[in-house]
Order: sequence, then structure tokens, then C-alpha cells
Amino acid sequence: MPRTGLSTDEVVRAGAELADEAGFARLTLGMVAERLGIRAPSLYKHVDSLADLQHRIATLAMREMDELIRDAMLGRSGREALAALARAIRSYVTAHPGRYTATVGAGFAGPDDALLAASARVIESIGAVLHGYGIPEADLVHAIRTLRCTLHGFAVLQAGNAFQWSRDADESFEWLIGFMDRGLGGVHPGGSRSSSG
Amino acid sequence: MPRTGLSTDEVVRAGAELADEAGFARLTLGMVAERLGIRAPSLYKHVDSLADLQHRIATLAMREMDELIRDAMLGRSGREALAALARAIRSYVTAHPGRYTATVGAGFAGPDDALLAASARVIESIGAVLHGYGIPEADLVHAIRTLRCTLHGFAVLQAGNAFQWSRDADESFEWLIGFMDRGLGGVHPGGSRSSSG
DNA sequence: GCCTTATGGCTAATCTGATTAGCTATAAGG
DNA sequence: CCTTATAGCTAATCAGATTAGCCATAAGGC
Repeated sequence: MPRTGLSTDEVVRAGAELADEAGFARLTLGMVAERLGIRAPSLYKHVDSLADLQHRIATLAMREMDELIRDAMLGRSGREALAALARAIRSYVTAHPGRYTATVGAGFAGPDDALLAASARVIESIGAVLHGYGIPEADLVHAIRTLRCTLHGFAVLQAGNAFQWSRDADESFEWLIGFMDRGLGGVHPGGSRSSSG
Repeated sequence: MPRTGLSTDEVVRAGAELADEAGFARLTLGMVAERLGIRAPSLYKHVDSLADLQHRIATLAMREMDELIRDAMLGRSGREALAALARAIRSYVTAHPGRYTATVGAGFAGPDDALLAASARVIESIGAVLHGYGIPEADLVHAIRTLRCTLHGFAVLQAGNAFQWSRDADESFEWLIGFMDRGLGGVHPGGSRSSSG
């Protein structure tokens, strides 16, 4: 048996791909092993358990998303930054629904958990959006949590394909961005409410 | 063996209780059977499969939530209705995190799915909130979807206990309500932005 | 109150998937 | 070329879902 010479990273990547393809809930170690051309028990040389693999996929997802978000937000502020953040998340979740789903149920193993660190970085980006809104210091925590809820809610529904949103999906998403902008107190020239488009 | 004389409803209720207690993901037929004082295979006389049980729990949750929401919103409109809706959901999810989680992954079996009907009723309540906001007809769909995202996002995070929100949870939640109100274009006497409590 | 019958519950067995135990060939370093 | 750590393997165990087939009992008809 020639050694494939796999690394944990490669195993996690294969798992992430399969989660996107087959759905996170249907991911099995057998599938991952087959994809990698090895037998299931051999995976334990790279990950501790299925739960460990799932947690690592969640971490990968959070890191990838963090990077996308930072790239998208670069040089923007206020509503522009908010829109960039939201679109980056939407784009990631659409491309990687299984990975995003991995993050939904994932818990933190402890203060050193890499997932916790990656999540914190994403939260940081959410916080950065608020700079342009002149939110009172005392309200910052609330605003971050609120934005997180809204973005996460959209992402979860998107990942689960829960809304048929057959038509007008893009339009609804733009409306969502405007909604958040208004909710944060954004004021824009020409009135604060828009009807469509 | 004295017949316990169980009904599907009782099985579903036991499953829902256990989901709340142990976590939806950890729910097994064995647990349900033990709780009911019967053996696991006997459950198949009442539900088709574990997946069927999970789907029924989701349906139960959606119905219970629908009822709570309607009661809470009765006689209210505008921001009052919005707040009542949000608080009803928060209250339900706090009391029944496992049941709510059941609804997250649940898909619809078809056009006659009872879960679909129950979900539609909840969406109806969300739509009713918008009456007080004078949203343009063309934007109603978007507003409903947007509100759904925000409320669902909060509920998912709450059910998963994802935010430690150790302190200020209530305050953040009130901020979330104000955020939605502003996002929907709510205008209130004395300025549209509040800073705290 | 007794007989019939549908059915709720049971045991035994199968199946899938995770996980463990213990073996072995090979890659990498000396 | 020899040594050694280890990636991968097979065989086996375990948990949990599900199926097959049996049987006692509750409910209704007489």
C-alpha cells in the first residue's frame, strides 16, 4: 500500500468539499475516505473523530469567510462597507453552503480554539462597519450583536435553501442591506427610505 | 406486556421534550423510547423513522410558536406589534431551544406538508407587522424576508447559545427591536435614534 | 360476560457508520 | 544498506436506526 502522505489539512479540505456537495448533515467519514482514496479508519491518523473533522471544517469556513470579508471591505466605510460585508457573506454561503452550515452548530472547545479566534476576526469586521455610523460607544456591543443576528439569519436560510426566493432574490438582498443601513441610523441624501431598485 | 396505548402525538411530545433537554442533535429513538417506557422498535408503530419524528417536532414547534406569536400580537400594531412578535419568538426559543433547532434544518415534504402550513402562518404574522409601517406594496416581500432573516438569525444563535451575551442580553435584544423598527422606516416622536435602555 | 381481531409492544436480527486494536510496509534519516 | 516512526490496512466492536416476525391485550360485537 503506497502511502498517500495525507495531511490533516487535505482531509479537512476534502471534508469541506463533500459537505458543500452532499450537505453537511450527510457528511460521513466513509465519504471522506473514499474521496481521498483511503479507508475510513485511516482518517484517525489525521483527525480525532468525526466531531473533530466537523469542527475543523467550521474553522476553515470561518477563516475563509474572514479573508473574503476583509478583502471586500478594504477601503470602504459606512453603507459601502456594510454592503461589501453582506455581499461577501452571501457569496461565500452560496458557494459553500456545507461549510457555512458547519459553523452553525459548532461550539468552542476552549479559549484557545482556533474557531473562536476566526470568529472573533469576523466579529471584528462587523464592528468595523459600525465606525461609519456614529453609534454611541455604549451601543456598540448591541449593534454588533444585532448585525450578527441579521447576517447570520440570512446566511443560515441561504445555506439551507430555506427560502424558495425563486424571484427577486437579488432585490430582496439589496433591500436587506438598506434595512440594516437604516437600522444602524444611516442617513443618506435624498431621504432615508427608498421604495425599490 | 400491558399496552401503553401511546399516540403519535405523545411520542412527538416526548421527543420535543428530550430535544429541549439534551439538544436536538443528540436526540435518539432510544432516548424517546426509554422516556415513554417502551422499546425503540415499538416507536415505529407511531412514527415512520427518526427523520419523521424530527420533522414532526419541527411542525409542533412551528405551531406552538405561531400560537404564541398570534396571542402576543393581538391588538397591537406598528412597533408594538414588532416588539411583541420578537419577544414571543425569543421567549419560545429560550424555553424550547431543541424544538426551535428542529425547524432549522427541516425541509418541506411537499405542498401538503403541515410544517409548510405552520410556517406560512408565522410568515403571515410577520407580514401583519408591516401593516403599521406603510411599506410600499412592491417592497412587502422584501420586508417580510428581511424581518424573517433577522428574527431567525437571533433565534438560531439563541437556540445554540452561541452568544455568551453574559451581560446586557436584554438590552441588546431591545436594541435589536429598535434596529428593526428603524430599518422598516418607523418614525417616532422625539427622534428616531435612541442610545440606551 | 365471552369471542374475535386489529394492533401496540416485544425480541431477534440486520445494516450503516463511527471508532478501536493491532499489524505492516514504506518513507526518511543515518 | 539498516533502523524506525508512522500512514494506511484489516478485523472487530459498538451505537443507533431499522426490519421481520411473534404475541398478548384492548375494544367491539355477540
